[in-house]
Amino acid sequence: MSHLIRKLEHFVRLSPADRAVLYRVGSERVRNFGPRIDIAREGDKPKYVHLVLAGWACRYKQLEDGRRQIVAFFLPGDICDLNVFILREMDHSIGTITSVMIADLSREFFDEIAAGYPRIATALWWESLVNSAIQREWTMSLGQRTAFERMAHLLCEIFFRLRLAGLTREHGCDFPLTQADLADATGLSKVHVNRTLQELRSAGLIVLKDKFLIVPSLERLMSAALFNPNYLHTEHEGVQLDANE
Amino acid sequence: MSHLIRKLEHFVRLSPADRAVLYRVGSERVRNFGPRIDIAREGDKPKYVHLVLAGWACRYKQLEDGRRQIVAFFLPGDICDLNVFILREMDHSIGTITSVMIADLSREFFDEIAAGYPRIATALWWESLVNSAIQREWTMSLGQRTAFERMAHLLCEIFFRLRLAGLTREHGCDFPLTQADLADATGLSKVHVNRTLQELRSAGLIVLKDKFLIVPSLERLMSAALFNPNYLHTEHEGVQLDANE
DNA sequence: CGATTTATTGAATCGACTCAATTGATGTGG
DNA sequence: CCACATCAATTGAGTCGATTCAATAAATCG
Repeated sequence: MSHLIRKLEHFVRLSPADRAVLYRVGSERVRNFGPRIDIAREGDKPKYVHLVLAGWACRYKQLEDGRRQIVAFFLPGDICDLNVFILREMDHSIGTITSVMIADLSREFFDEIAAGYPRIATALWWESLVNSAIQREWTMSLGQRTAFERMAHLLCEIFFRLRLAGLTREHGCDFPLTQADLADATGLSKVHVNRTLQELRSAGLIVLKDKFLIVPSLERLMSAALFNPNYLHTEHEGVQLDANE
Repeated sequence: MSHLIRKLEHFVRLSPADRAVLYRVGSERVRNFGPRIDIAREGDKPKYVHLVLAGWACRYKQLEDGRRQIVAFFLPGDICDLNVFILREMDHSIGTITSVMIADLSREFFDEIAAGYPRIATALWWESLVNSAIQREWTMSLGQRTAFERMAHLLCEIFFRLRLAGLTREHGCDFPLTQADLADATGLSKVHVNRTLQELRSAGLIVLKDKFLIVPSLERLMSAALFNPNYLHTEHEGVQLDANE
C-alpha cells in the first residue's frame, strides 16, 4: 500500500482522508502467490483490478507455438489494469516472478473513488497514462534500440520506477529477474542477454550479482540507453494539485 | 464522426441522444492538415484530445540521433489520447500520413460525457483499453514475430480496424502508407520491408499497388501472421449494454 | 547431497542491415 | 504539357548483430 501512496504522491498531494481510503484497500481481498505462478490467464474473464502490494510480477503474451513476450513488469505499488472489468476476456496473462502479495480491487472501490475522491481519481488516471507511455517506450526499445541500449534502458526504467515507490538504496535495488526473464522482455535470446549483461558490466555501467543490481552512475547508464525519463511524467506540476482540507 | 460512432457501436448500443452528442463533436474546433505534417510535438503541452475525422496519422517517437519509431497509427474514428490533459508535456509526437481532418475535443466535452452519457463514457473507456491492447500487441510483434509475420500482422490489424470503422470493401482498403512508414512501424529497414512485401505478394497473401491493399483471403493472412483478433475486443457482450430510452 | 535451474562460453549460421546503384512514380514550374 | 527534380520502390552484394546448438560451470533447492 505504502508503495502505491508514495508513487501517487509524486503526482498529487493526497489528504489524510485520501490516504486513509487507500490504506483501507489493503483490507480488500488480499491473496498471496508463490513465484512463477499465473495469477490470470489469457481468455479468463477479468474480475478484479490487481494491486501489487509486494513482489514482482509481469504481464505476458504467448503465440501458439510457444514464443513468449513479457510486455510489462509489475513492481510493488503497481496497478494492473484500471477498468478491465469492461472487457469480456483477458488478451494476455499475468504471472508472478517472485512471491507476490496482491490486493483485488473491486468495481465498488473505484466507484467510491470516482464519487468522492477526485484527487485519487486523477492520480489513478495519471498512473494509467504513465503505463501507456511505458508500453510505447518498450515499442521504441524493441524497434530501434540495439541489444546493448535496450538492456540498459530496461534497467534504467526499473530503477526509476522502484525509486518512485521508495524501493531503492542510493545506488542499488533488489533485482529478482533471471536472464530468461530479461530475454522474454527484450526480445533477445538468453545467450545474447548473457553477453549483453557482460558488456554492460565490463563497461562499468552495472554490477549485477545475487539478485541485486548496483548502478554506479545512473547518469552514465541513462546515456548509454538513450534514456529520457520524460515518459514517466514524474517531474510534475500536478504536485501543485494540493489537498485543500 | 460517423466512423467513431460506427466503431463504438461495436461495443455499446448508443441512443439517439448519444449519437446526437457525438455528432455535435464535429462542430467543436475542426482543423485540417496536409500530409506529412506534425500536429503535436514531443515536449508540447497537451491541450486537446484529437479525434481523427478523416485521413491517416501516426504517433511516433524519436531518439536524439534521429532513429524513429512509429508506435501507433490513427485511422478515421480514432481518438488520440483520452485524458492527456492531465500530463504536463507530450512524450511523443503526432504526425499526419495523408491529409487529415481533426476535431479538437475539449475537457468540457469529456466532463459533459462523464456527467450525462454513461454509455458513451463506457465506450470511450473501451476504446482506450483497446488502444492499450494494440500497443501490447505491437510489443509482441517487435519482440517475437519474424519480419514476415510482423508485416502480415500489421496489415491484418489495419484491415480489421478499418473494417470496424466501415472503411473497407469486401477484400480491400485504401492503404496510403509508404514502405518507409512501414519500416518505421515494424522496426525493419526500408530495404527489408520491400523484400518482405514481395514475399507476401508471392505467397499470394496480399496485392498492394497504387496505395490500395487487397487481401484475397483474410484467413490465410491471419494465419501467416499468427494473428489472434481477441486483443481488439470486438466480439463483445457489451453490445448488450442497450440504450434504454 | 544429488537434482534442477540458471549462467556462461564457443562455434557455426542466418536474418536483417548497410551501402550503393537503378528504375519507376509523382509532382511542379516554366 | 513536357522537363527536371524529388520521392518511392526495387535489386544486388557484402557484412554484422543476434541466433541456434551444444556443452560446461555455477548456483539454488528440497
